[in-house]
Amino acid sequence: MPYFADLILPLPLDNRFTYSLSEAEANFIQPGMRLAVQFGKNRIYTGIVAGVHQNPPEVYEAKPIHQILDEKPLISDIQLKFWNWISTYYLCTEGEVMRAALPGAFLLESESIVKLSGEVDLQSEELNDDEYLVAEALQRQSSMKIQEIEQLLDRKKVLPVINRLVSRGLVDLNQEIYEQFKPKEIRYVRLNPAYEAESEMHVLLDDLSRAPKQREILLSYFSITAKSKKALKVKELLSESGASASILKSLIQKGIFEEFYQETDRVNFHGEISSHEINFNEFQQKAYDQIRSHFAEKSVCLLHGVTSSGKTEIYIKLIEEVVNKGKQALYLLPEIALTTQLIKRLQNYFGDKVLVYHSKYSVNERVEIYRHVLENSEKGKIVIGARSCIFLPYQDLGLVVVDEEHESTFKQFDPAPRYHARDAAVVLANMFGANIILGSATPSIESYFNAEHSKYALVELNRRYGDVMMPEVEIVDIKMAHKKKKMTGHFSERLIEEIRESLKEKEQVILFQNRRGFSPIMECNTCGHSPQCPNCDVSLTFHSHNNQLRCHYCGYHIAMQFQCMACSSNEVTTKGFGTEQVETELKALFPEHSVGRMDQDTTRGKYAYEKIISAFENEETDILIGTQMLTKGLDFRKVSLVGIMNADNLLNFPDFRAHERSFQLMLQVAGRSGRTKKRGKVLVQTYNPHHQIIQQVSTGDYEAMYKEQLEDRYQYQYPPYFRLIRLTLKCRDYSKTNEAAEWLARALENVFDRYVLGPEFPPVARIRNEYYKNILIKIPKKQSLGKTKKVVHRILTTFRAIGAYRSVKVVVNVDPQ
DNA sequence: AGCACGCCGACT
DNA sequence: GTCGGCGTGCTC
Repeated sequence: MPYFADLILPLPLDNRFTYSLSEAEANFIQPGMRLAVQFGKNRIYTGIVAGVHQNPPEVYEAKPIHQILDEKPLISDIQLKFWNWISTYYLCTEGEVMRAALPGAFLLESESIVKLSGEVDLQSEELNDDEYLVAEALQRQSSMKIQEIEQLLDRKKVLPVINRLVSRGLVDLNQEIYEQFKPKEIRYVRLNPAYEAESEMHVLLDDLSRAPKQREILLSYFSITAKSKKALKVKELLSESGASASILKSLIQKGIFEEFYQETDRVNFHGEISSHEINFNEFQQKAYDQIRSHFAEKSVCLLHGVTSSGKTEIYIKLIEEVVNKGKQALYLLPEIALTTQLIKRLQNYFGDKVLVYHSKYSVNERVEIYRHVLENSEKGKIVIGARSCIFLPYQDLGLVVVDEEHESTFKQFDPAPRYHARDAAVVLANMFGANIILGSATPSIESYFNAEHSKYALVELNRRYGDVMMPEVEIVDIKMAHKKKKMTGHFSERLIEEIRESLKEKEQVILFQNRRGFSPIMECNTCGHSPQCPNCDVSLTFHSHNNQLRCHYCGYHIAMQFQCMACSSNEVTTKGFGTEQVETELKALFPEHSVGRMDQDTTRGKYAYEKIISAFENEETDILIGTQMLTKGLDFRKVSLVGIMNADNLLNFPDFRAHERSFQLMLQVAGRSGRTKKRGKVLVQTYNPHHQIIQQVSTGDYEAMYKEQLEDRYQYQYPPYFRLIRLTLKCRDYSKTNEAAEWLARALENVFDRYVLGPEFPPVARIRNEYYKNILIKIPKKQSLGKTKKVVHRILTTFRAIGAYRSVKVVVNVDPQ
């Protein structure tokens, strides 16, 4: 009786693929294990077993598998179910989910290796130049990769050459797969047991009297091992004795020392648990009790707590509770780079039970974390990290915390799967029967709506810790200020006054300048022309630190022009302003004070963030200018003033969430001010002081913002009343993009009628020489989401089968941000 | 995705 | 004449 395994392959292909198994293999293989299989003519991929069965495929012969890669399943049943949910909900393939979910080191892929078959007499064979070159190189190198042969022959298509050599039996073409994960090993030394007796020791020391350096190492060894019984690292011995590696080597060669290796974890927490007791104030206690009682009935709870109301302590207590029951906890954060403060806090409380996981870790580090979570080891009880953490192989998840739940960075944008980690986490928690808490000072409209409609429980916390008052928000009308000539550059008189005041009090200042859509561009005063990117439909932006004009989309750059490229006029200016310009102006205004700047340009290096932040923390800088990054979870004690340079560019974004976002962003920035006893101040510079969002920010009135936005969402048919699916078509051919978009929109309209919008060009209609066009599908609440997605999927399959539109790529984005 | 196969224009 | 461009079909 034949056996078969259905595999998920890490490719953007809709189907699972069936391979044949021997009985022995079938008995061993379980769902969730990795197999290496040949797919296509030459390539070997890692597949995940989704099921083992005995139904032979009807229309093709299943290939046998190449290799079993795991002893035990690497993916749990719940994960497989979760992957499947993501792929159906977000309209992508299971293979794409697999690629996102597994650390790269688990995905072995093959590389073609060419070897000589045996002794070959090159002279006696009739070879052309290319064939001769390859064969000759192989006599020297024994094996070559395809890429190396491409280099050798200096051309792209080398497979025909190799195939000719293979068919004549001169060379072999093999697939080699590599295990990428290498456990980290530490080198230790110990004394050869033969010398352990004391008498031997003296003999040894005498023997080495002529080799003082070697003797020194030996003495150091004795003195260290006398103090501690732990295995001695080579590194430690060398640094202690001050000897060089070569001297130790000769001792090892003489057989006096033995070296040995032990595997170790790359990710380790050093430091003490400085478990400060958590002392709730009465409001925290009340919120905590409420959450616990809600959890008895509802799995999801939204915690709406103002900035610095002490949400983190509540999370820690909740986590502690599930960890004490032996369960695992997941703490999701929008971005990991900015949260060192929070990670430290958790580590101080939970010690090495906390694992931090994110994409910036090396593949090896990620494998280690994955294994800890899989084994449900003590070290993997608490995982903290960004969105990809939802893919770790939890065994017994008890609680998920989604901090700053309103953040849009929880939504993966590119590549597929375009999932929202918060929403996916809710599903994941349900699969485990776990609780999940969504926390924010400014909840997303969707979550608050869910809480209002009793889908989620709601707990409010509106007192700041230590009864610090909410900052006072003052709105500065810069339109008026401009008229009255009371502006110095981008600074209003009021802002300058307040900055001066704060600095005088030896307090710190944060200035916020949103960069998005407001980067400086170059413009000609004579003809109004501004340099454009040749590959994208955007103006180039000016970067003063290297005097370049740059495209944000494709990276194209040229040197700064001092003449207009269209009319050769010398009168060119830079328009718009970014953080750089704010910095320059500020330095002129306050030459006595030091200014720090945090944006994409200054945070490029590995520890650049930390440097800027710690300089500000240690009060080496008095004023910190920054973009969005400043809003995230940073806690500075001595900041008494926050200035928002221009609130309008946030508001004027062409996006149904722009107002909600502006409110959230401004309130978050405002929260950076006055975190200790003194009441903080926030200055908002705007051209529209009467804009409802600005007013709501000034009173910190979340409810008002929510009600008003909800009204708009209802009116214009947006979430939470309607679901959205956005299709983006991309193609190098302009008219093909249009035709394909028309076809697709018509096909969708046949089913969804007026709920299909577009196709239309997005604000930037060409990027990297590809034309973009969007179609938006709106799904009313009463319409089945599952059925809708099936229909969309069906239409897309039909679309992709049309030959003429094959070069058009379609990106599907469910719940676009 | 990645690869083979086939067709067509542009160069040694 | 071949090389490399791209469109098309297929992968268990």
